[in-house]
Amino acid sequence: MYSKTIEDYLEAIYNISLRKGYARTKDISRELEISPPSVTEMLKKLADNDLIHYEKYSGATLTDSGERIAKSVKTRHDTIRKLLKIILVSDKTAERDACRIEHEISPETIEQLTKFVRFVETAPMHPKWLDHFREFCRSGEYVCDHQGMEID
Amino acid sequence: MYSKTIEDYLEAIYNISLRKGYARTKDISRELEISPPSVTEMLKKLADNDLIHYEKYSGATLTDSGERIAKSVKTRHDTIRKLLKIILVSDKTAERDACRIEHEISPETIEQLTKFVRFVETAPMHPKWLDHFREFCRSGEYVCDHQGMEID
DNA sequence: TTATTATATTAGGTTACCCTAATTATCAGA
DNA sequence: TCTGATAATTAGGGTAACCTAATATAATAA
Repeated sequence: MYSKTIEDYLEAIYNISLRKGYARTKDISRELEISPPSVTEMLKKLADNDLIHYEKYSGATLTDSGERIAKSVKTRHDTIRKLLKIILVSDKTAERDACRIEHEISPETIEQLTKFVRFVETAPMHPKWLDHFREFCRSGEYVCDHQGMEID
Repeated sequence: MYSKTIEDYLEAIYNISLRKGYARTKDISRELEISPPSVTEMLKKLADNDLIHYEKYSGATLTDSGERIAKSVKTRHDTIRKLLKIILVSDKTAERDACRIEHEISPETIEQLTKFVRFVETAPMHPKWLDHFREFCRSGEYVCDHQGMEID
């Protein structure tokens, strides 16, 4: 298991590479808000672990195994962000919290989270309970459209 | 903002104190699986920050401000654990992941999480969609009990 | 009371991050 | 081609955790 710091670097390199093909020290430095010397240091470490291809002064690209990890982190990130959106967390906070939670979550939880997000997103009809939850957040009370106080 | 390590120590001292009134080095050491010397070191630091009352060789109790923080961490912990249970994560994993996620979550997210857990737990009737989700997890398909494919 | 055992602390070190300041390399325009 | 600007690296430190081994204190039982 790699550290969350390493996961962050791999994810950053992945995102930057999607835009421009490879990641320079400065790009990573900007993305992670970490000083260039610290980035250089970590690039050496990542290269030692065969997670990136790295030549001094030439930037970095992910190896297959680096990319595999980066994608897995990104998937976790997106899944968590979607869950937070479902429970009506703002875009900005959902993004920020996803960045942190993505490193702390077990495979089992990610699996259930994935199912739950899919359950909501791909439902054949818009789920009523989401509207009920929205109303519950607004008013603090349950919406009861059936006589028997049924919540569905 | 205190480090997650500090939050963990405070939470442990809180839990142990609930059981026996105060927390000894060894209790904390056992609970957090950290060596006694490391615990001693941290107890000094917590005392310096007025988070605990601490006398050498006599164990520790939380100050008011330490207890306030411990309770807030514990609340976050419980809320996260409940959410994970709702999406059908096993007891063991829910507990384990809650321990880690509790340090990574913003006030806004905790607020929405709290509302969501309350929404589910205090619903006037058992929410049907939970059963639908359970079925969706089992079979990978949507339960459609109305003709129009309605998911509620 | 004293000896033994259990517990706690001190001393000294390690690791994984991060930083600033100084140096070196690359590149684009004169 | 040279030179100045930008980017990257090396050198040298710092901090917050953790650890083991050695020492000191407290508690218990003879």
